[in-house]
Amino acid sequence: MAVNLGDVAKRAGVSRSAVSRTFTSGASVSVAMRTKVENAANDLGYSPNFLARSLTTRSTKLIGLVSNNFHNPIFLEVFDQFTRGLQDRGLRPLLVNLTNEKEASASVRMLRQYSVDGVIVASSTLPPGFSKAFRDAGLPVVNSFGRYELMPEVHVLGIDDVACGKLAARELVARGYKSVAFMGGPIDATSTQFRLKGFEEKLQSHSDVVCSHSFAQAYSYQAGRIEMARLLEAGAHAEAYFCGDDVLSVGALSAIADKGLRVPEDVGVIGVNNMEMAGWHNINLTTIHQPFAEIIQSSINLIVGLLADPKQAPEASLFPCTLVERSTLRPIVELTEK
Amino acid sequence: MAVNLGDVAKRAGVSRSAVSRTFTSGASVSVAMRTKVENAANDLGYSPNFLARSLTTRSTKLIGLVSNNFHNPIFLEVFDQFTRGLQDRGLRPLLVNLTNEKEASASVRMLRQYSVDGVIVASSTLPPGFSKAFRDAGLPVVNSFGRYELMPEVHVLGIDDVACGKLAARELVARGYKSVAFMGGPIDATSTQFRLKGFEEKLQSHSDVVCSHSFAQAYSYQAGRIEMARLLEAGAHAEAYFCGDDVLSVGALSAIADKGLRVPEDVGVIGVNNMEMAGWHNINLTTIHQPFAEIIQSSINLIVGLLADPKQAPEASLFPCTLVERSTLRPIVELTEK
DNA sequence: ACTAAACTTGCAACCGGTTGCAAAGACAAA
DNA sequence: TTTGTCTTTGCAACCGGTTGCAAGTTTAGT
Repeated sequence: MAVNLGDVAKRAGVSRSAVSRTFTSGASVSVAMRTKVENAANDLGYSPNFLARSLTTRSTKLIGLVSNNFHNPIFLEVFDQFTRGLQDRGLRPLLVNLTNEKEASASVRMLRQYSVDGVIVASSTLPPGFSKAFRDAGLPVVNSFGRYELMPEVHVLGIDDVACGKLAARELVARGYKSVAFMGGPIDATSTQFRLKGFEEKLQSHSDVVCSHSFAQAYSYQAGRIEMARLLEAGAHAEAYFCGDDVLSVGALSAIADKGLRVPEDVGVIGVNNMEMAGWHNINLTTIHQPFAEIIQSSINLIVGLLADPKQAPEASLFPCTLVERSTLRPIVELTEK
Repeated sequence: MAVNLGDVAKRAGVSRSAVSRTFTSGASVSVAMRTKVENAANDLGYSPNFLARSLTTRSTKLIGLVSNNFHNPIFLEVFDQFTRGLQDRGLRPLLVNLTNEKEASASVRMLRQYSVDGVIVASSTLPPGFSKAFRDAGLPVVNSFGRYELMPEVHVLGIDDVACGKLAARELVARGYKSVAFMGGPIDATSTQFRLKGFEEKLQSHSDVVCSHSFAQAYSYQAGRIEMARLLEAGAHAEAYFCGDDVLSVGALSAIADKGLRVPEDVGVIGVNNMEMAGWHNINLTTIHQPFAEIIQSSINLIVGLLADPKQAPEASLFPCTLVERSTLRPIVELTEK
């Protein structure tokens, strides 16, 4: 079944090198030779073995795509865009599902055994040390949706979580909410702390607004629902909540509805991400758009660059968030008097 | 950086074969030799190159995971379960995104170039010939969520779409709906025709129920929304709709709400899949559960079996669907008189 | 027509492993 | 001690490719 270099060479009556060269771009082959070889190859249905080739070229075009976010719907869009973007550049995503995995070493070894050319860590919840483990193993690595750092140890691309928190605070204030709260994801998540930080910082300049915060167990519908139910049960709830993620927001909305409260009249909710479902009318969530497409495009460009020149010093790139107005926050209050 | 067999052999003062054997399960090595080699390997941080090994063993443990469903949220769960299931068995998913691709040949060649051990085609919308192309190339292949056939050309696992259509019809009838309709996905989708077939067949024994059908452009929220809006606009709409997919249903629900109609009082909706979001209270969709977990587990078991013995004759396995009652269909009407 | 430069091609070594085979060694039985 | 069997080990060939080098062939220049 398997037809290889030698078979083609024999049929074309040329050397194995000649065959190899016709399938290597930029090699020196005459037109006559090329057509002879191509005919033989077509007759036999030959195409070169990428893995054998990689042994000498030291390039597999394999990219480890590592994530643990297999429960947040936004990540389907993420995987879609990553896989297509990589494919468009002739790269192949080797998907690694890190759910329930807290140690990087096994993945590092595995990806090295498969000689991947590079690694994309796409996760907002993996600890920063995770990406570093790949770098330490000598693999080019990009951390997408990772935490911003002044002196990052690996390339990281993501939103400015602090700015995101500030944006949420600004919008809540502009809408006249006087008691607001941050409902974060897991307290140790890469993104949660900074969003809270920005949120609180911005509110410090508004002494008339009281602010509190709490954390859900996970970035999930259920966790958001449970946490919001707890908050409402506890008595005095805030007028508006900044939820650290859209799915969290939807969970919160469900708890609010269960309690018989109206949105946005009784409670306001604003999320983060702008996942596709946030626009579904049954949800219609006011949220902060995270520019996934741009982050992913840049991540791919970056990893492609790293393949050519792995020595580039790690940088952190921040992408701007924008508000998407829908129906879970009341309208901005106009200033009525001079 | 890269440390190989020879390096370890040299440091341990043994032959290269000896090193190879300590890392090959089932090879003959003395305890003394093994410890000597392992020490050297540890010192050097060596682990064998899987790709080089595959050259002689003819097994890469790579499985092509091929899909074009990157826009239906249910597939995030699918990818999660597939990747974890494969990983648990020491296999590695090479993800292939076939969105916008209608030709199999490029993927076939690519997966052969990477010497994948097998292919899982996970899609309900790819034409059956697609999976066959992989088989013809000599690759073990399993088609998950594919169309049932009496004499399948490749192994296929999925639900009984006809039975699924019948189940929907039975439920609608039991609830006393007298005019019902099927709203399918794309007319050429693998699953759409059979669901319609079962739906209509079942209704033939209920002459008091009128039945119609139409097709949305895609399995998507937007397509469902547009199609339902069209139906409502057109005038006389059915009392209840069997939508070929949950996202379609959600789109339909949004159009119904826009029109000011109530669910389930004015219009009933039942979907298929039971995606996670169907359970979100803001949606709370009555739907038909497709047993994804079981299909995926079986698919993985099957492909693992095929790796050991590729000659098995193709079979079609059907999995039963079950109703998940929520709030988009009115309750079953009890028989009031003897 | 002659020479230099440029291009083509095959040889053979190599990439990082595995494995059949035969030699060497260990061990048990006689 | 000798013999036979079983285990361990190294050699060398191989998996399917690539590539530096040198020899052979064109092509261009004069």
